Amino acid sequence: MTLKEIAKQAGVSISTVSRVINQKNTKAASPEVQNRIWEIVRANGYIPNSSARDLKMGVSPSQATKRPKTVACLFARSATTSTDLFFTEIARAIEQEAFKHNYFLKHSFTGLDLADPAVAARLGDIPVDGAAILGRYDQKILRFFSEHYKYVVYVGLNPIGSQYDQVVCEGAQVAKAAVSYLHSLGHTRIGYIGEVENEIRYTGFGEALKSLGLPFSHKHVANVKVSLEGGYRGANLLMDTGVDITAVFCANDNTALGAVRAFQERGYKIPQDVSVIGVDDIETVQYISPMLTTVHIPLEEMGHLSAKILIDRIEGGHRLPIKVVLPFYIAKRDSCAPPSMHRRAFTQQNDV
Amino acid sequence: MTLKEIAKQAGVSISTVSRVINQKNTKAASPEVQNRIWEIVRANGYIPNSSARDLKMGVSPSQATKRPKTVACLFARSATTSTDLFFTEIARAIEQEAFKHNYFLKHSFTGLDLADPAVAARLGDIPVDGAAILGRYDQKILRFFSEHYKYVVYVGLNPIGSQYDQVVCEGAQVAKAAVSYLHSLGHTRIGYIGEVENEIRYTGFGEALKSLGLPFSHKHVANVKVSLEGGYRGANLLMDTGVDITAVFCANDNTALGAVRAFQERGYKIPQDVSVIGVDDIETVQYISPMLTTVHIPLEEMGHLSAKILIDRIEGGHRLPIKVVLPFYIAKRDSCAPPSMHRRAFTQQNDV
DNA sequence: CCAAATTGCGACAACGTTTGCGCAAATTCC
DNA sequence: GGAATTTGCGCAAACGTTGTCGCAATTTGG
Repeated sequence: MTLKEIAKQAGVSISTVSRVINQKNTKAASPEVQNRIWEIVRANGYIPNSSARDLKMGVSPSQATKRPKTVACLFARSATTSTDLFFTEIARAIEQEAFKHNYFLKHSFTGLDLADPAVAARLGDIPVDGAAILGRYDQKILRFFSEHYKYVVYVGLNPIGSQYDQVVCEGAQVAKAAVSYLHSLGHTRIGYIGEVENEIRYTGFGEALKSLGLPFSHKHVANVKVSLEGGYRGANLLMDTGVDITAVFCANDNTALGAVRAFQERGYKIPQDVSVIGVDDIETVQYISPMLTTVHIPLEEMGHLSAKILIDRIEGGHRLPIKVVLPFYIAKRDSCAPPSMHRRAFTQQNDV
Repeated sequence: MTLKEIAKQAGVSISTVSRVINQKNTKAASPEVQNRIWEIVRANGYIPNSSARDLKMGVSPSQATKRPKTVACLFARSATTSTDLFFTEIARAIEQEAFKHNYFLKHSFTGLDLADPAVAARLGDIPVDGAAILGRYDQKILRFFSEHYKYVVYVGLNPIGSQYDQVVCEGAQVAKAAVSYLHSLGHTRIGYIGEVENEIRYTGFGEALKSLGLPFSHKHVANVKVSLEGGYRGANLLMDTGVDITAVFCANDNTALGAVRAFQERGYKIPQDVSVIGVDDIETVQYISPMLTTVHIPLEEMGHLSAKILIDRIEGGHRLPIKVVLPFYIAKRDSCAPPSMHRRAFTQQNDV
């Protein structure tokens, strides 16, 4: 429904319709014509196109007050991540902050695989003022985004080249802190559950072991997706091989939750038989038993900050790339303790 | 700053500037020209006029230009809901289905309060082809959406007037099924944790008790927000008053998770001392111990179906309002059992 | 060395609005 | 009853973009 349509139906010109609708001056058209126009308008539920109106009315983009601008928030990972609170918490914070500055969150992709070229191709078609990219990304994806969006900020645990705007919590440091904490409790044989390939938390895990002089074995590593199910499978893998560890570092909280479940299912007590530490500190971890010890990542701050940086850049506030590194801390709760003398060790085919 | 300005300064045509900025094809201009243009763009902090862009890209789906079509997905509830898996699961499914039909999910509001008039006012400015509204809504919000979006589909547990397109799982029936199940196990004194006002699950809960001839008391009801923390507080409220119940119906899974935690913290065993049932069947509930018995809501189907219906309507496939009512079932797991003779009853100030 | 393909770029039309201007017809004035 | 004024309405030009088309200049091929 446009003015043109209405004009045609009413048998008058576009100008007349516009004038009638905007009530500019009541004597713009005869009462008869006015009625006819309003009739059609109501019948067809005409809504004026605000883009066209704004354009014509000369709303300059610098007047941040008038027309809401938009930022996208993209989850640069496969489908399952969308239901990970890590992402939704950050997305929510981004939106909050953006809204304060009169920006809308325009796209918040929940389940699209950005590695899929068909998806990527279509993404470029969409006009937004800037984009926040969450998660992990390889060089190809990085390049893709820089090409398709004028302003981009990266948010996550993986630091990237300093030519990009980014807000990060250093994944390697996070892993090291977690391992150090376990070590400080007395653990020396520490396992890993999570992704391995191209994963900075895994790299950090390895480095931490080395720098602490702890043994590293591939048998201590369960390479699984970072998810509830992945964690569950990972813990079972470790138990099945009867590996001799007293603690596990899980790549994120969901993984840890799945692992805890698996351990408990086979009768192992946490933290007496095995200590478990996660990463993220999502709300859920405080509502399971035992309450999960985890590395607290400042998700909300990450979201707020990244939105601010993005908007600032869109509006020309800064020119040089900004890299913000946020602090984290170990949220000490009940899933980690010193290794017990009387613990029940994993043995092959061990069942409750 | 407009394309024209830039073009003048760079000594090229508007078209060239547009092509360079939009990176449509890299060979659109010589590297030299590209650099000059980017120089000017950055120096002057050019921001494309989104009104003009939107206008050009067209808003109605029947446009000559191939503007990607879009649907919005709005969470019609306050900020905290955005991190509830109920919403994110459905949103993800909507996006998947939409993508199949060449639609994009344009807005997935995660933390905006739609009850806020300022928010609502700005929402109307944004062009989308249709919107899916998730959650709860009163008449005012309903009217608002029908006015601002041409095509709307409602998704959730609350059925509404049949003049609207909607995909629902009847909340009242869900509550009744849960209560009936508890009753069939032998429970007669059943509590409720969740929201009360304007909440169909609460209504259904009351009706179920009545039709089964079970006692209803306000002391059995904990009126709290449906969230982890709400559930935790709710369970504590019930325990503090020493109410004599053997089972609780929680308005959703997060609430149930919080409640389980609270019960366990005070030394009550589930299901021996108290049975707990939730609603939604989000993934997490299978990874706590005991595994939660809950009413399985077909979240993914709800999302897929609502997207299909919305798109079908946008494209003129149907005219009459469609109301889809989806089935649910009780996912029987380990948090519900017949009431035990030897159970530990709640008593005031009871502590472990 | 000439035809054919490719590259770099500009002209121009459109998107839906608003609005100044102008033109005809109808009304008023003397 | 002719000139001046009013009334009702259409024409066309913008607003800032994007995209198609085509033209010239350059490179390539035979």
